[in-house]
This record gives sequence, structure tokens and C-alpha cells, in this order.
Amino acid sequence: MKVRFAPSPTGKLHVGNIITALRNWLYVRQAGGIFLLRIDDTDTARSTQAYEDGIRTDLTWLGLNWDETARQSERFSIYDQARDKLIAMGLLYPCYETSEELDRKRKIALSRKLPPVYDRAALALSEEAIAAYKAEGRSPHWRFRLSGQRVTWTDLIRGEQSVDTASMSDPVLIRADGAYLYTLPSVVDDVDLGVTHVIRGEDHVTNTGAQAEIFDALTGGKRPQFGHFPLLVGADGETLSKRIGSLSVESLREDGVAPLAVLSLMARIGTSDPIEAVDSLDTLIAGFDFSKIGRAPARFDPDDVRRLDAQLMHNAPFAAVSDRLAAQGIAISEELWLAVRGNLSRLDDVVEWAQIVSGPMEPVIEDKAFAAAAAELLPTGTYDESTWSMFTDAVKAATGAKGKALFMPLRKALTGKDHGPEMGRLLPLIGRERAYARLLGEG
RNA sequence: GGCCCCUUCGUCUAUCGGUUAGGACAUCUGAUUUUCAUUCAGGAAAGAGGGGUUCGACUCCCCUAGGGGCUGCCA
Repeated sequence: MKVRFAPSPTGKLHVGNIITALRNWLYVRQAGGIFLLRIDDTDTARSTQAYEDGIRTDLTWLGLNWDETARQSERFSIYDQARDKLIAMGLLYPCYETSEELDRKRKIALSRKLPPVYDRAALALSEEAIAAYKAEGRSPHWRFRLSGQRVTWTDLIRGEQSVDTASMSDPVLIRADGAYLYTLPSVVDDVDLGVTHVIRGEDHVTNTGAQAEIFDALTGGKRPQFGHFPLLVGADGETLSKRIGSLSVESLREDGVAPLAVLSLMARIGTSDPIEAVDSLDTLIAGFDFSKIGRAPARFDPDDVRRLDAQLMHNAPFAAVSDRLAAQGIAISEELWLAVRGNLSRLDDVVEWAQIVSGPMEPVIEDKAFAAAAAELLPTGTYDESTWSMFTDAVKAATGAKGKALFMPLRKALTGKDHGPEMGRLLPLIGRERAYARLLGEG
């Protein structure tokens, strides 16, 4: 079996793309098939190498590796063959209307409350009329002739599906300038490259009707299996806003978010599995099942990515984050990471704690005498996690302070903050020398 | 306008005619952490509305409302 992820290199990969890539990837990794990365760059005017490179970088960062890759711009001769075949079969016919004329026809149909379906006027054109258009300098665009029948298939996610091709316009496969539109290359490649399962968003459901007929025409009736999952909507339940919908993988990465935080959410959103941070892609692969995917649009809230990222960080071993820290230009010790990870809500919060530990910082001292007395009671020798309780016991004995009145002033003096990781772990990192200075009010 | 899909706690969902309508996240309360975060325990919280069918409807049918998709010489 083989699935494909087929982005157009006309922009950056965003959350909507990830969910498509991920669901294809999880399915094929579970089933043990081939994941094809196909770059749909037939629109040479809008496609760029930079975007294509970006897509590969993003997928690699996410950990979604591919087994094969193809580029549509290198395959035009195959599309030419398919074109010729369809013309010979009488299924691809030339049309001479301009965009403006088609637009006008659509508006007239709509104003009469009729469906704006192409009227196939081009099929009735006389030789003379065609000659006249040619003399005028018009070159044709080409439409695929739909059967007008109801096309049915068993959708991997939606079950029995059907679309009535009589209610659709014959799709344009080739533009007047000769460029292939999405539909033909997509079908031809799926056939030629042996794609067995087409898994995509439900914005393609209607398309599937036309594509199924093109598959039938080209292969004599062999189609891949189709699966259409619901699209995401915004947190307000309405259409995914442009800003959120275009939340790019790149921006997530630059923000220091863990790939697994993104993947955990995208794999489970809209499914019956709980949305939780998972520690490996294998967990997501094992749990993937089309039957768990709902049929209603799921709400996407970018805050959920943050939440999962924080959840992941709280238990992350140093080795798991060292690459990300390096990518952010953050250099810290493993001891510091282990001490503060449970208090982080985003990765770069660690910088603040590194600064607090190493200084300089601003001690907060409300009672100078108390702090100065405490400074003299700092244990000598090697500091470890037990040092803090030795220290506080000594301060308690000497000053009589206890409870919050004992701990809070010390915490504020040593860290400048009234909250944070356990002092038992922070104190050894701060060390006696800095701790002494801080208790005397010197950062 | 037309065609297709959808609607259960705030959110993602389970339920496939008979359940105290279950779980997860979020939220609230308590415990732990002498702080905060974490962790643990507990609580509150739902069938869009209206008609049918049925002994019985969240579940099946119809209508309404709301949401999504498509209706491109975009993908």
C-alpha cells in the first residue's frame, strides 16, 4: 500500500497541512506501506524552491519521514500521454469561453436560482465557430466530460458516499495557456506512482466524484480508496481564521515548541482518543484508527499546543530537550534543567531561571536584619539537596521564624521571586558564595 | 440559490432503542509541595428546538435553527 502527501510549494506548511500529512503518515506506518512525498508544483509561476525546501525541513523536524518523493514539474510528459488518451476517448474537449464569459454565465444562472453548472456549449460548437475563435487568437482550455451519473465509493472515514456528477461542471483539466490544473496530474500520478489510499480533508469530497471518473477512464475502473476527514474550525466554532489557519510549522519551531506537542494534538483532535501529550510517535501510530475520527469539524485552539508542550517539558529528560535548547541558543546544565523543568510553561522560560541562578539578579529583601542573620548561617562545605533543610533549620533555631515567614523571605532574597522550583534543588546551583551575597542584598 | 456532511458537559468525544448518559482536557474543592508549578483525591458540568415512529428515543424518520464543505482556466 502507498499513501501520499502532496503539498504545493506555494507557501509554508501550516496546521491544516500537518493534519493531512500526519494522518497519512500514521496510517501507512501502522499498516507498513510507503509514504510518498509528492510536490505538486504544476503551477510553475507560484511554486518556489524555497517553499519546497521549507516543506522538507518542516516534515523532517516533525519526524514525518518519507520513503519516496516526486516532483510534478518533472512529469509533464506523463500528463501529456494521459491528456492524449482522454482526448482519444472523447472525454476531454476544448472550450473557448473566456473567464469573463464563464463568470457571466455563472452569475446569470445564480440570479435565476439555477445551479451554476457549465452548459457544455463548447460541445455544440461548429467547425466554423472554432475556426473563428482560432482566427481570433483564442486557444482552448480543456474540460473533462463527466458522465452525469452518481458516483459512489466507500469512504474510509465517512462510509458510503456518493456525489451526483450531473450537478457539477465538467472540470477544467488544462488551462488555455497549456498549464495542467491540479486534478489531472494528481490522478495521473496516483495511478502511475501506485497510490492505494488517498487520505485528505473533506474539502475534496465533491472533487472525488470527478476524480473517480478520471481514474475510471485512465485505468479501466481501478480507483484508490478514499478517506476524507473533517476540516478544523477556529476556537469560536466558526471558520478557521486566516491567522490561526496559517499558523506555520516554522513559527512553531522557532517558538521552541516540541514537535511531539504539535503532533499529539494534530493526531487526536477530532478523535475519540483523549488529547494528551504522548512521548513518541510510536504511541500515535499504535492508536491510529479511522473509526476514531469523527465527522463534525473539530475546533483548533493554538493554546492547546502550548498546554501539551508544557506537559511534555515537565517530565522531559535533559537529552530530550538539548537539541531544542541549542536551536534556541540556550546553554544550560542538566542540573538546572532538572531543577526547573516542572515550573516551565514554555521552553525559553528556562532562560529566566538560568539568569536567576547564575545572576546577576535583584534580591528582594524586606527584613535586612533577618536576611543578614541568615547569611551567616549558610552551611559551609559541599552543597547538595539536603543543604537547604540544614540551612532553614539553622535559621529557624536562630531567629524563631517558621512557616511562610521563614521560607518566603529566603526565597525572595535568593531568587528575587515569590514562586519557583523547590529551593532544595536551586540552592546547590546558586552556591554559597552567591547565596551569601544575595542575603546581604547584593545581586 | 443548489448539492453533500454535521449538531451529546466550556472543549474533544463514548453510547450503535432500555445506561445513575462514560472518559479526557479545562474548571472548582481538598491533600502534598512550608511558595508557584507538578502530582494525587474528590466535585460541578451535556443530548440545538419542534414534531413523529415505538411499551420505551441521545440513538430511527421529518421539519426548523445553527455550523462545515463544494458549487474556479485555485489546491
